[in-house]
Amino acid sequence: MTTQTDGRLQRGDQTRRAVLDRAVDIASVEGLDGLSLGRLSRELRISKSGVFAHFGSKEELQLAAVEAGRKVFVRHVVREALRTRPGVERLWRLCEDWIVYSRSRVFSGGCFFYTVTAEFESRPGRVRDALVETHREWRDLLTRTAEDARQLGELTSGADPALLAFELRAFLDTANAVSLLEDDRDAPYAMARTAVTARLEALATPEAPRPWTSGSTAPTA
Amino acid sequence: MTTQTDGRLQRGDQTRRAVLDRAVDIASVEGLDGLSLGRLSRELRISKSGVFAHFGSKEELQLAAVEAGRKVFVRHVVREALRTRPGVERLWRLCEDWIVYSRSRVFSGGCFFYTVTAEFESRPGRVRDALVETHREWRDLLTRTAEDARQLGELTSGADPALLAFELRAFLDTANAVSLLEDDRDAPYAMARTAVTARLEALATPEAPRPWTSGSTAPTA
DNA sequence: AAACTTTACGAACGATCGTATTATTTGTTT
DNA sequence: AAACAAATAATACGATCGTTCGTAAAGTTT
Repeated sequence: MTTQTDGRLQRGDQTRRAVLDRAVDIASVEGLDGLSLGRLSRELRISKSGVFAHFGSKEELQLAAVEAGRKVFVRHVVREALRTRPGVERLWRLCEDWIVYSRSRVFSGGCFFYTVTAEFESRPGRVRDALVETHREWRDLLTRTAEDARQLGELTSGADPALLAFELRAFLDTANAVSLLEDDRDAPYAMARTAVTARLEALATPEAPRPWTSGSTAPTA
Repeated sequence: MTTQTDGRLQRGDQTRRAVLDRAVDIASVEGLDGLSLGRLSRELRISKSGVFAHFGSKEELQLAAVEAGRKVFVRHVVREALRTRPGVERLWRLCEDWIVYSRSRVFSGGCFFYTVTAEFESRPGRVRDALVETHREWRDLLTRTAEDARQLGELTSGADPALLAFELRAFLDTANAVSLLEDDRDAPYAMARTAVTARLEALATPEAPRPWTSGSTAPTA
């Protein structure tokens, strides 16, 4: 119609974005229940009701935070990997980018989804449903990429894509958890990297590309 | 000394135990912050101040819950394994018992420590410190057992005990998380079992005992 | 039985939670 | 300038939180 940019909506989007930015970071430390409208409004110097009005309920805020976290995750972990050739290379790239994403503390509490998924795993509700869906996407991406790799002849025909995806996820998630818990930003990620590449190397065919042998060490965050 | 059993202390211990029993189970679902004295007192039909008096503060209740959870964990996962011969057999037994412990839902939210460790990983304080210590014990137990196995000649000399412990923990924790999230009590644990035995098989020397071959499922060719 | 200890209760406190209502500011449309 | 729309603020509500205090009940010691 008429308005190219409605300054009101524009302002609204901006604060909404600011709220969610802060919300996901808090939630990565304190969880989505630890999030409180009061704290959020205090830190952002916005009225509590102002924050509230943007979402209508705390649950909606939590759902919006999950979606916001998802976007950050895609930007840091998935995006570049999808530009990489399918198969082992992409699989390795996903793991590598995940490690950088966790290690560089994109969220101050480490992987946002690790924290909030552990929080809502056993609690029915819409937030859990949203997290289940996000988790399913991530799992399927890893599994399909492993399937691609096998079909391309880069993984031995005996390799089980679902199992490999499970193992890789396990290494990544555990590196995140151990790093935070032991306050060590090196060893856990190094172990995860070693475990990941060993697993890929063990299943790779002779013809498969081996991106993990290219440099000495991968770029640090 | 006179009193063999002071009825007052005895009664106190009993309710304290009842409180902690309920507390760890709630915390395995809702976290240690989700725990509330009000809810606890309501469910146990004890006055809120009565519950409170046993611990003196919420933080002390949380610390007591961690200790209570530790005892349950030892009873279900560590105890029998320590009666098993050191080395690969014990290592496998630890994993096996961990899987049963998680899968049988000793805590209704799955592994108590998975939930509450994810909750406090990034939050300084005494609760976190206690969880770090518990985690360190578990990590060291796995690592030392792997070292034993290597020294006994049951694992190849190239095997890295710390790395193996990391990988095993990763499989177990992830099985717990995925099982709760996907509401599947079979597949994730089956995957973890496969991954664990494959890892042990890959590192085992020809002379090593292979307790995982005694049952129904055989290692993949 | 009196003195004392320990457990448990009941009521209340101040703080904070999420939420609802009503008003004000800011920007757009006519 | 008037009418309108959207974002933000001010205020208050009921519920729940962790905690404190004073007291009653149960059990032990003297």
